[in-house]
Amino acid sequence: MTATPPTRPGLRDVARLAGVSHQTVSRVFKNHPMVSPKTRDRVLAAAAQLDFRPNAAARALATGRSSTLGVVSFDTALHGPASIIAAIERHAREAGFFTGVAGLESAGRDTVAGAVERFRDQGVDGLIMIPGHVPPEEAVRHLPGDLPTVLLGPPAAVPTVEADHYRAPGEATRYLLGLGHRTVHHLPGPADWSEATERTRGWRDALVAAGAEVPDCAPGDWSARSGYERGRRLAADPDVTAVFAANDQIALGLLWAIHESGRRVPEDVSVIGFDDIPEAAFLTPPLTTVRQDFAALGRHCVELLLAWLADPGGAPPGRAGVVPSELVIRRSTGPA
Amino acid sequence: MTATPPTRPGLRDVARLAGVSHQTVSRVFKNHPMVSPKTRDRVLAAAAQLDFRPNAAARALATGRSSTLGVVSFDTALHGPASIIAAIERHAREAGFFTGVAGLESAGRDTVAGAVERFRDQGVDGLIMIPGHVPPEEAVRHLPGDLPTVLLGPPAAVPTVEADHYRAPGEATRYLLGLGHRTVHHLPGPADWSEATERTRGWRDALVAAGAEVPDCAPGDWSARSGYERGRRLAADPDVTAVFAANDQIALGLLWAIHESGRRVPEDVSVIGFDDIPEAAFLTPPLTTVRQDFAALGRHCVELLLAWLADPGGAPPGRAGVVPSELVIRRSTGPA
DNA sequence: CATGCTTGTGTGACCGGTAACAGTGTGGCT
DNA sequence: AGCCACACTGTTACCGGTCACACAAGCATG
Repeated sequence: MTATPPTRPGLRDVARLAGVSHQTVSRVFKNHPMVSPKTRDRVLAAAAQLDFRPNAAARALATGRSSTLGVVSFDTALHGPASIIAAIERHAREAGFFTGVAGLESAGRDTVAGAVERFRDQGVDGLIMIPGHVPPEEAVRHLPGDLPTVLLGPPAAVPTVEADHYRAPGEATRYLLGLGHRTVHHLPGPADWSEATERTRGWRDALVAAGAEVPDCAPGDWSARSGYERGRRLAADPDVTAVFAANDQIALGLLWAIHESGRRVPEDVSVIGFDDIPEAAFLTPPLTTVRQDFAALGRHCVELLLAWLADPGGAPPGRAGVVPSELVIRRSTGPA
Repeated sequence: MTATPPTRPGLRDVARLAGVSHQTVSRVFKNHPMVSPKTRDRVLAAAAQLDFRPNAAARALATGRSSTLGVVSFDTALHGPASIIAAIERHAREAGFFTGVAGLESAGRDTVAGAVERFRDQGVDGLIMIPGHVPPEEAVRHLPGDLPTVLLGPPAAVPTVEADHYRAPGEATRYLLGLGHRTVHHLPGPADWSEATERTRGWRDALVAAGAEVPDCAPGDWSARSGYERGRRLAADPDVTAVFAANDQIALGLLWAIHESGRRVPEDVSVIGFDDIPEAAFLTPPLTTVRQDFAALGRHCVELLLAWLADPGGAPPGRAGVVPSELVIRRSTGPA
C-alpha cells in the first residue's frame, strides 16, 4: 500500500529491479553491443515496468552533446522559411534530434548574434542558419568557430546548401521572350536579400544575352502589397507586356493591380512568379511560376549538418549541390 | 605560454579566479540576493574574463527544469500555425524559455502521443498543443498528467486558449444577408477540425436565426484546390450569390472558379473568407474576410503556460478569454 | 557582556547519466 | 591441466551545476 514515490525512476532503480548494475542498464539504452540478449531483455522488462525514461539533461551533461539542433531564421511565418523549417524538424526528428527555432523579426546583427548566443547557452550540437536579409558573410561573421553550422545560401566560409535562384529566373525570362515579348519587366525582392539579388541577376543576364532591353525596376519587399503598389505603375504602362516577379506574393499583388487597371492576364500582360506557393495554381489566373523545393533544401541542411556532427574531427563538409528550381507553366503567361 | 585548455570554464574556474567559492558564483548567476555587491562584481569580472557561460544541461539536471517549452502542431507550414508558433517562440524567448517544435504530418494518435513522449524525454517544462484535426478530447487523452499543458482550442480538461470561430462567422453571414442575399452558401473546412465545425455552426445558426434557407455544403479540406473544386459547382449554380469560405485559401480557389465560369465578384457572387492572410487584401478582388489575431493567440498560450509554471503547486489556470476575430470588409462582397 | 538575529559565504552531497578501468566466467588452444 | 583471449558485467569517478546546511561576522538588544 506504499504510494509510488513522486520521483521518476532512474538508471539505478531499473538496475536494482533487474538485478544488474546501473552501468549495464546504461549500456542497454545506449545500444552498446556488449550486452547479452538475456540481460538486455531483463533490463528492458524492468525499464518497461517502471516506465523508465532516460534523463536527457543528465545524458547531455555527461556526454557534452544534447542531440539538439538550432535553427536561426527570419520571418518564420512566411511560406518559404516555414516549409524549410518544417522539413528540417522532420528530418532531425527522424535522426533522433530535437529542433529549436529562433525566429528573428528585425534584421539587426545583434539579433543574429543574440540568437546564436542563446543556442550556444542551450548547448545545441549544431546550427542551421537561414539568413534572409542578413548578408551571408555578415551572418557567418557572428558564428562561433566551435559550433558546427550550415548556412542556407550562397557558398560561404561554412558549409552551405543553396537553392537555384539564378538559372531558373533566366529560364523564366527566356520563356517569356520566346513567347514573343520584346522584353520582360521585373519586380525584385528586397535588395538586401541575396535570394532577391540573385533572381534579379538571372533575369538581367538572360535579357542581356538575348539582346533585349533591360528595364529599370522599382525596389520593394516580398509582400503582396509591394507587388500591388509597384504593379500599378507597371500596369499603367502599355509597353509592359511581361513581368517576372521575385516571388508569388509580389506576383499576386501585381495580378490584382493589372486586373484593376482593366488589362487582362495573360492576354495583355504575362506574369511569372517564384516559389510556387500552394495557392499559386488557384490564383486568378493560375500563376506560372518557378517551383522551389523547400523540403529538399531543409533535408539537405540536416543531412549536411548531421554528417558533420557524426565526424567532428573531420573537415567540415563542403556544400551540397545546388537544389534545382523548376519553371511551372500555368495560365498567367501567353503570347505577346 | 600555456595553451588555453580546450574545456570550457566552469563554475569552479570562475570561483578560483575570483577568490570565492563555487557556490557564490552560482548565487551570482542565479541572481540570488544574498551576495554583496562587491563580491558580485568580482565574480562577474572573473566570469567575463574567462567567457564563462553556465551549462544548461547541468542546470537542468540539478534543478529538474529545462526552461524549454514544447509545441505540438499540425501543418506547421500553413500560415495560421506558423504565425502562432512564431508568436509563441518570440514570447517564450523574451521570458527566457527555449521553444521546441514538433510538426506532425498525419493525424494519427500515435504521432500525437509520440511527439508528446519525445518532449517528455527531452524534459520540457510545459507543452502547448495546437491540435488541428485531432479532436481536442482525443489530443488531451494522450497528455501525461504531470506535464503542464495548454491547449489551443475549445475548453477541455486542460487550460485552453480559444479563438473566436463562432461569433465572427455569424457576423459575416449576417453581413451578407444584410446586403440583400437570400441566403449564404458555405465551403467548410475538414470535418474533423473543430475550428472548421465551429465556423460552420456559426454560419448555420446565423442563417437559421434569420429564417434563411440553410444550403447543403460539400465537405473538403483547407486548401485552395479544395476551394476551387467545390467552387466550380457553386459557380455553376445561378442561385448562389454569396459564399462564406472556411478560410482564405478556400476563398481564393473559389474566386478563381467563379472568374473562370464567367461570373464576377462581387457583382454576381459575394465571397467572404477567414483568417485574413497577408495576401487577402491583394487578391483579385481584395477579399472580405474574418481576421484572426494569431499573434495574440500565441501570446496567450505562452502567458497561460508560464503563469502555471511559475506556480506549479497552484491549481492549473482556467482558460483565457476567447480571442476575438474581426470582420474585415473589402471588395469581394457587394449587394445582391 | 552574553544573546540573538541578520547577512554573507563556504562545505559537502547530490541530480542521473557516461567513461575508464577492473573484474568474472566461459571457451579454445597447446 | 594450464593458459589466454574474449565476452560480459561491475566499480568508481566525473560531468557542472544546485541544494541543504554549517559557519563567521556585524549589529541590536536584554
